[in-house]
Parts: sequence; structure tokens; C-alpha cells
Amino acid sequence: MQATLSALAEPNRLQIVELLRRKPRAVGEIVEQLGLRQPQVSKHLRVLSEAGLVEVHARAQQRIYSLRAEPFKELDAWLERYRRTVDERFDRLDDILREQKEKGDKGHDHTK
Amino acid sequence: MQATLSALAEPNRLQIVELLRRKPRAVGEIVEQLGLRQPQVSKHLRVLSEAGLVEVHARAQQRIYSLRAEPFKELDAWLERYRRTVDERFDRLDDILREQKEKGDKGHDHTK
DNA sequence: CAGGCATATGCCTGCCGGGGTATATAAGAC
DNA sequence: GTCTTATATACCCCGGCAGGCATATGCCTG
Repeated sequence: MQATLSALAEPNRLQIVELLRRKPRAVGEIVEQLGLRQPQVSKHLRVLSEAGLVEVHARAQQRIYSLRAEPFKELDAWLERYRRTVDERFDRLDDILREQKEKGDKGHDHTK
Repeated sequence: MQATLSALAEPNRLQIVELLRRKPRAVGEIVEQLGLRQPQVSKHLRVLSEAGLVEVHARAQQRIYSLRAEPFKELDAWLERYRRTVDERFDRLDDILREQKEKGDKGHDHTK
């Protein structure tokens, strides 16, 4: 999760992933599409690979990179927890503020 | 999106968000829970705030931070595109590889 | 008003990560 | 074998970002 997020946090890496979403591609193709230098792309792909976001298949001298599904599923599962709670939290915020207000107004029970 | 991802990429920031998922909290509470120093927490909260991930409500000298829903919804929408394509891509990978193979076997049309 | 909390900010430092260039490696084609 | 293509790696450099500490700000209490 952490790994997934930091891998995606880098702009160029995110673009590479977006490219790969449409279809698997060779390194050279990515270089061409994004206008980055080949070594940089290879490095980014390495990071993505170590994060488990992509996998490689050799075709002659080319390396075809494609997305792996798992990290996205994990991300999805992680988000699910927020989908279920974020909205109601906003309602609860009022309560929280009200609670704190009461604490503050009556005696302040800051006994840690 | 980019902003959201980079904000979440930092481990401590992710933890803060996880904490806030359960309920809104004051800075001091976060400091206590995570064992970080107060200035660091304030700085992280600033980043999260600028990324639109959190919002603040003042309660006396305290600042109650809570999650905002939008970024999570955007993230969700972004992921949606992957949910729909990632899986089938794996099937298509075979085709892609097969295509490339044929190109390689017959003449190689590498005209750029 | 003084004094004490709760939080934000400024400044410094160290480091990790991304870019650049050159080069290694590996697999064709001939 | 040599030469070319495709990709990875090594090395250096530099900017940004997170941590640490001191201090400013703001609010509340008496």
C-alpha cells in the first residue's frame, strides 16, 4: 500500500502507469510517448516493478511492460474503508465539536 | 490526483490520514497517538491541507482536523478506470505478444 | 495584565530521489 | 565473428523534503 502510493506519487511514473493502462508497451515506446530519456524510463519501470505494479515479458531484445492487477485491487480495498466512513464522519464532526464544546463550557476534564 | 497521491505517499502522513479516518482529531491527539513531534505533525497537516485532504475547525486553541471526502472520491473515480481495464489487459497481453512475434518472424516492419 | 496551553512557523541540516551522461549487457541481423 | 538495436546500470550532481529545535502566535484563565 505504502509502496504502491509512493510509486504512483512520482508524476512521470504515474504517466507511465496511465500509458500502460491502455495496453502493454515496450520501453522504447514509452520513451517515445512521454518524451523522457530511456535511462529515466528504465529506472521508473524498475521502481514500479519493485512495487509490484508492473511485470515484464521479454520479446527478443524488447521488454514488454504491463500492469499487474493486485496493487490496484489492494488500493481499491483500502479505499473501500474510506468510502464507508468518510461521509458519515462529517456528520459526526458536529457531534465531536459539540462534545468538546461542552467539555470546555462545563469543567474542563483534561485529565489526559 | 497527483497532489493527493504525493500527499499520501509519505508514511507518517498516511498514518495521520488513517487516524483521521476513524474520527476527527486535534493536533495534540495525533502527536500523542503517533509519537511524532508536534511541529512535524503540524507540517504534515499543512501538506495534507494544501492537498485538500483535510480541513480544520478551530475549537478554542485547538485545531480539529478531519478528512475531506472529495479527494477520496476522485481517487475512487480514477481507480474505476483501472477496475474496468486492468483485468482484460492480461488477456490482451497474449495477443500483443503474439502480434510482436509475428512481426519478428515475418519481415520486421520497424519503419520507425 | 501575566502566565500557560495548543498550534504554527522559521531556520538549519542531512539525505533520498530524480535527472544527466556514459557505458554495460543482451539479443538480433548479416 | 562484427555491427546495430533495445534496455539496464553505474556514477555524479543537485534540489527538495522530512526531521529537529527554537520561537512566534493565538486563545484562555485568573
